[in-house]
Order: sequence, then structure tokens, then C-alpha cells
Amino acid sequence: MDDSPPRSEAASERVAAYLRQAILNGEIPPGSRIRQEDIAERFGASRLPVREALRMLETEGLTQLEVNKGARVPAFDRLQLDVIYQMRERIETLALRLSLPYLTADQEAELQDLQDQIEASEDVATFLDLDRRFHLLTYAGCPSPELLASVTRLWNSTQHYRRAFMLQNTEDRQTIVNAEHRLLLDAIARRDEVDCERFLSGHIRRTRIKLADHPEIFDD
Amino acid sequence: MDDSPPRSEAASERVAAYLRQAILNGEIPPGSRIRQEDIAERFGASRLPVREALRMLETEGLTQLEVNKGARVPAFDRLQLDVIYQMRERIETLALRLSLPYLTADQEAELQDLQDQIEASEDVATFLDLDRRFHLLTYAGCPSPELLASVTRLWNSTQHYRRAFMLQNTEDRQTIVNAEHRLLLDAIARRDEVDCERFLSGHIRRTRIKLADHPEIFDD
DNA sequence: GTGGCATAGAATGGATCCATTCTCAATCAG
DNA sequence: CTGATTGAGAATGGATCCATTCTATGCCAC
Repeated sequence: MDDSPPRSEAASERVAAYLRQAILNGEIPPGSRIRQEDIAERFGASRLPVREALRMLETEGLTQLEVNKGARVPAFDRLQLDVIYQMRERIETLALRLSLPYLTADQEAELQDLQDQIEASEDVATFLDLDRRFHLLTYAGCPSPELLASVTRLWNSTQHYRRAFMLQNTEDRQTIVNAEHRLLLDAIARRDEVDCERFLSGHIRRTRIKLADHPEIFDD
Repeated sequence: MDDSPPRSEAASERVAAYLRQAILNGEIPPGSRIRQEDIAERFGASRLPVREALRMLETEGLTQLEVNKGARVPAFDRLQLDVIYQMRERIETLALRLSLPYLTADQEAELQDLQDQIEASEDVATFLDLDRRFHLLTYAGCPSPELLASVTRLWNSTQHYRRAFMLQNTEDRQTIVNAEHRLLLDAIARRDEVDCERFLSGHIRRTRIKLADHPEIFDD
């Protein structure tokens, strides 16, 4: 019956999906303004679904709208990013603890596979994508949609700075990340809440401190 | 020049302010649907600013929008609310710790005054309003807008259940709350981070456990 | 030459109208 | 009597046009 080919969903959702990718990929960097007409024109739609999409993305922490001033991608200075990472330390450890009892064997296997790919990854874009999927998958068992939404918001807000950091650090520091991930995987396999919280908060905390050492990432 | 009487701000902001109050006051309870036309008619505006307002409130955690299905006030079951309170324990203690160094003497005096009013309050609506203002004021020094927005979201999500709980508990349990608040005020006056975290997380945790004991609050 | 101000252009906010989707109740088959 | 189905009504999504606000460039006074 439904042979109608692409014709996907609502226009606002399509626009939101496009902008979400563009912002997370760094094509639309923090601080830059998003003009509704530009996007509307590109999609052959009116400005209405674009405004709708921008509001949706605001809920996800990817845009900020001000009345009569338009939409921007939020940019953070060093202090703001530090606080967001402290929020991550507290929120994501909770998400992991609640997820732990519900993680399936399939998901565990996929985590192992993702970590293998992470260790084999060569370019930054691939690593960032795999790393995001890895961590979010460890939270997949969490039975609270609100908590998961918060976690996603935090990841969205910090995505650009993770990329900027990785681009400036081509060294082998990656070995530390892999060690942390392996310890985390082991703790997950053992369903060890204490070690999970320990390794995850340590992982995030170390990144936070590393970021604070690199003021060149910020453009304030 | 600007004698034009009310004519305040953008229509979407006015609608948002009205709905925000109505939801927080419990006039629009969790689970109920909000029809755009109803609100638009009440304000003599079109449905457009109403949709805009509903999206704004979604960012604040006060509404939920689904494509082609309209807007609802989010409702939580026992498990969801328990998780949100656990998030509060972790997020609000961080907000308080970061706020502590920047709280002014004026703000401290106002906190004392608010607590006096809380102890003198007689009806539930007054208590809820004062209690919300009290806690949010303790976070007022926090230099991170993102963290404050998260705290506000969490308070918004739980407001209705706090009221339902208070309405069913007219006893003197209030003395415990007052003791907790007094201890918190003292720790704030001493700028004692450890005690602040201790008393605040204890305050939230006790409420969380109390709520879990009252299934009649939930309508699932 | 510098600073403030006014005006033109552009971008956003809002209203009205039309298209699409959903909901729900009544009907009919089993 | 129970369940699925279909059609009418209502509610939401989107397009176009107009009003309002912001911004930036250039001009003028000092």
C-alpha cells in the first residue's frame, strides 16, 4: 500500500535531523548563527518547520533561541565546559549504575566490538562516532528516558570540544582511553557497580582536566 | 514615549509564562493534553505562538510534544520519579557547591527570611512556593547557566508530586523539613562544602524515600 | 578623526488559510 | 456480545503574506 518512496515523516523532523548531524559533525560550529531562511531554502520548505526544528534541537542542547535574535549554536568558555563535565561525572555514573542490571549479552558483545573498532580507528571523525556510540550503549539499559535525555544533552553540548581536543592531540594518548574503556568493559561484565562508577567517573574527570590544559580550544 | 500600557514582549513569551504558572500550580495536571486552539483562543492569538510556547516549555521540562499528537504535561510513575530524585541528589549538590563561594550577604539574609516564612506558612500552596524559592536561591550564586537550567528542569518535573505529597500529609512532618533547612542554612553560613552536600543530599534522599512510600500519589 | 544617530535593509514573529493526520464513535461481521 | 473497521469530525503541520524588531552602514555634528 505504502509505495510512496521517500516522503519521510514531518518536514520539521527532517530539518531537525539534518541540522543535528551538521552541528554534531562540526559543520556548524559553536557560536555561529543559523538563519531560518537559509535552511528553509535548502529544504524547499517555509521557515515554519525550520523554527520548529530549531526548538526541538534546543531541547537537545544543540541550539539556543532568543526572541527576535534568532538561533545560535551554543558556545562555552573554559569554566562552562568544566562544569558540564562535572555534571557528566555525576549523571553518567548514575545512568550506568541503573543500566547495568538490564544490559543484555548482545549489547555486551556489541560493546566489545565497538571497543575493538575504536582501537583500530585511525581518523578523528571515526573515533568520535565510535566513542559516542560506545558510551551511550553502556547506558542503553537505563530504564529512565529522562535520565537518558539528560545524558544525551550533555554529550551534545561537549561534542565539538571533544573533536577540537582530539584534532590537536594526535599522539598516543589514545592508549589511556583504551585502557579506561577496557577496565570499564570488565567492570560491566562483572556487573560491578562500584568499579563501574569508579572507572567511568575517572575517565570523564581525566578528560575534563586534560581539556582545562588546552585553552587554545576555546575562542573567547 | 512608551505609554502603551501592557503590550508586553512577544506573544509566545506571554503564553509560555501563563502556561508555566498554570502547570506549576497544578491547574494543568500531568498527563492532561493541551490543545493549541484552546490556549490560542484564550489569548486572542493564533496557534503559532502557542506552539512556540509549548516548545519553550518542553526545554524546561514542563511539556512534551509529539508530531501530530499534540502536547501533554509529562506524567511519571514511581520508578521515573525515583530516578529524577536521584538525579536531583547529584545535580543540586553540585550546584550548591559551586554557588557557595558567590552567595552574597543579602542572599543569605533573604534565605533566613524565607525559612522564617516557611515555618510560619499554613497552606500547602504557600509552602511549595516558598520552598522552591528557598532552594533555588541557594543555587543563585552558581556561575553555570546550564547547570541552573538542569536544576530548574528537575524541579519543574517534580513540582506536581511534591504538592500531591504535601496535600496528603498534613501532619507535623514539616518539623523535619525545617530542621533540615536550618542545618543547611548553618552550613551555608559557614561556607562548609562538605556539610552542604551532606544535608542537601540527605534532604532530597529522605523526600525520595518518603515519596516511594505513597503510591496513591501516582495514577498509573 | 571620532563618536553618536538616523535610516534602509534584512531577519524574525505572527496571522490566516489549506493539507494532512489522528481520534473516536458508530456500525457490522463473527 | 465482542471485536475490528470505516468514516466523520477535530486537531495538528505547513505555506504564504504582513508587521515588527534588529542590525549595520553611512552621514553629520563636535
